[in-house]
Amino acid sequence: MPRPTDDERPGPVPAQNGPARRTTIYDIARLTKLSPSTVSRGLGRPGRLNSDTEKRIREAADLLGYRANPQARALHSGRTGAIGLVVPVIDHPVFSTIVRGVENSVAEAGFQAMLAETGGRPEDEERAVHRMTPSVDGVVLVSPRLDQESLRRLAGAAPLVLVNREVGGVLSVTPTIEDGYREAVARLHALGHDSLLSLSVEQSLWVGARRRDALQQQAAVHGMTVTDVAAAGLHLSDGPANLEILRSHPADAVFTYNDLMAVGILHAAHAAGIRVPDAFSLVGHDDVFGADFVIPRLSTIRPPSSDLAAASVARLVAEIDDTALAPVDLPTTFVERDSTGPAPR
Amino acid sequence: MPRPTDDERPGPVPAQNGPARRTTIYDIARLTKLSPSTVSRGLGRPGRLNSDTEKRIREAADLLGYRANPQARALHSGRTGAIGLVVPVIDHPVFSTIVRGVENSVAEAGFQAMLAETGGRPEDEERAVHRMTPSVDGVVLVSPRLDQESLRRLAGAAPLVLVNREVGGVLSVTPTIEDGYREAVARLHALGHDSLLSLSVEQSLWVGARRRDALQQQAAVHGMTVTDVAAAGLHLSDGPANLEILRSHPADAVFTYNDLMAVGILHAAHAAGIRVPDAFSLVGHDDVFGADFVIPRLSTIRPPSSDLAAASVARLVAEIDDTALAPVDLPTTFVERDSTGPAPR
DNA sequence: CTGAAAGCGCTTACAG
DNA sequence: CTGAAAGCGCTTACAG
Repeated sequence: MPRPTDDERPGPVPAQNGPARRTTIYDIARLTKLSPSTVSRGLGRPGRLNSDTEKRIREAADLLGYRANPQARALHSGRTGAIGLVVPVIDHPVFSTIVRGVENSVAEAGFQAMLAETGGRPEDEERAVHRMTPSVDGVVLVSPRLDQESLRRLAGAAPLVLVNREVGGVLSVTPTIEDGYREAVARLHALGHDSLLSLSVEQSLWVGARRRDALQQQAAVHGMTVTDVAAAGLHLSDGPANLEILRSHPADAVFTYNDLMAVGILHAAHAAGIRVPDAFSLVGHDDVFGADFVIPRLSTIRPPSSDLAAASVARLVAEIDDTALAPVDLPTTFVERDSTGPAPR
Repeated sequence: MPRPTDDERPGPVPAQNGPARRTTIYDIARLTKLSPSTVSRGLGRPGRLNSDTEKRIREAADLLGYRANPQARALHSGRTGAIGLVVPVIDHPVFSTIVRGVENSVAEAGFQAMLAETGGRPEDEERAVHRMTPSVDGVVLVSPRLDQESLRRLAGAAPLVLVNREVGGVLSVTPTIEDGYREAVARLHALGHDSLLSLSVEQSLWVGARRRDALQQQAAVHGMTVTDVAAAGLHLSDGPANLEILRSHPADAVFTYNDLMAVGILHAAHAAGIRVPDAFSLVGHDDVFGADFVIPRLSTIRPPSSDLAAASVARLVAEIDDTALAPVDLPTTFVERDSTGPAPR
């Protein structure tokens, strides 16, 4: 009986004028001749109502195209149903993969994903988290550089999970960095390599220090030497300068902090007539989109970005719901392509 | 006088137990001995209160670390303060740039950005928009393939702006595709090229058809011929198959639907010992991250992604606020790198 | 200029 | 099993 019987009232369906008021539980109540409370129960967890009543309510809701108002629900429950993600740069390939993974996991967990970019500027990171906090139930934060004290303060103000970095007193999720280096170093050892060069970044970068340590450690296993040198820069355009550094620190194989530097080196080497991997092998990090565009295709260490994102969301949701969660292993892997080969000579 | 005078009540600041209830206007009202209504006014648009009172309120708010509850505000105003963005794939470089641009503009306009990925699956696109609608004031939708009827239906249910596609009855923002082709074709003409090949995609793709038309049109200006052939595929891995097609349709220069195809062709050509641009010039589309990783660096047509994103948000906000908006020009441009050169022979 | 009241749409004790 | 009432935090007519 989709049509209400009392004809003098036009019913809730045809919005008389104005911008089409959304249907509410009161509209359903009027149509089903039940109370709003009952409608609310019928629409919430099932099995609390006479199954007939429940069915009537559902049908009316469908008929009127009802969708609950999340704001009203949030006002009562204190839950917004949204999870925030704050990253330094959205369209950097490393982060965009994390954004995607977080969005997917967030949606799967039944939340909406809120997104903010900070440019990696500490003030903007704090501001972004603060702006977001009232609208979300928790936030996933990628912040390579914000100082620990501020991070702890942010974590105190809302459920928060830090990605790719460990800070005392803050929930975080990080990959097991050693795995990729173990595979890479073992492979290079098998190819006859002996001396390694690490083109490193500022030690304030948590992942930077971890990667350097992991390389040192794995090299030691095979009795290989590793020289640690500060890179000229982290970008594609630093290729020539980084190549210069390599030339004054000869080694069988070079590990860069990221793929962009590696691609830059490849370009500079190409321009200088230096052949890779004949002159030296080169291993990047990140397995960025485009890492296989270069010739030779870049060998690299791949972080488990999707799993990392999923684990971060799982951790955050567990924190929000106050439930337990088994830790997961998030290994990095070595992707062997064409920029690595037998040791020179 | 930051400390309340009546000592028997501990005041709102030290949360007694439980998870630290957030401060509300009632806490500020108690502290300032004003009514909640007055506090609300003091915190809203300024100048409606005695400036002394207003100051007292602001100070108390700062002291208590007050932040308005957006859900409560939304419940009253019907405005959520959020704008949604729905894209096929978040970490595809073309879309991630749009995601970034939209987030930036949305934040600048004082809104929060909500994000959803659909995989380009029509059902998921409809679902994502529907899921999002109650939580946002409007949505920016990137949907190359959803049928027009569904799109119109979605646009009827909430303020919506479609990006990179035109559908009757739906607000949309698109770049002026001709510009990039005009520049590219003129340049190739100057380089002595005569015959062009367009490696095209299914005509159901709105942009696909527009790009092909633009190329035809610009070629006609210079009296150049353009052959239109269906591509074997749109991905990097389709390189060998696409190269085969090129070989059976010789031309001076080739235009691909996107950069990925072009990079694939470059790889296949390299493997086959065919030199680009000596054998043929190659022009991609999108200026994707990594387009300059390849050797030769890829010449391509660059869409104005950030401006496009900004214009979409501006259009949507104008729609939400029901204000006027001057149209903007969003030209594509030709990025000349090393995959284009003098015509062969 | 400020306050008391009502209402936005929902949920959940509290009754019956 | 169902309903009447109160409340989540805010805003805005309506009074004074």
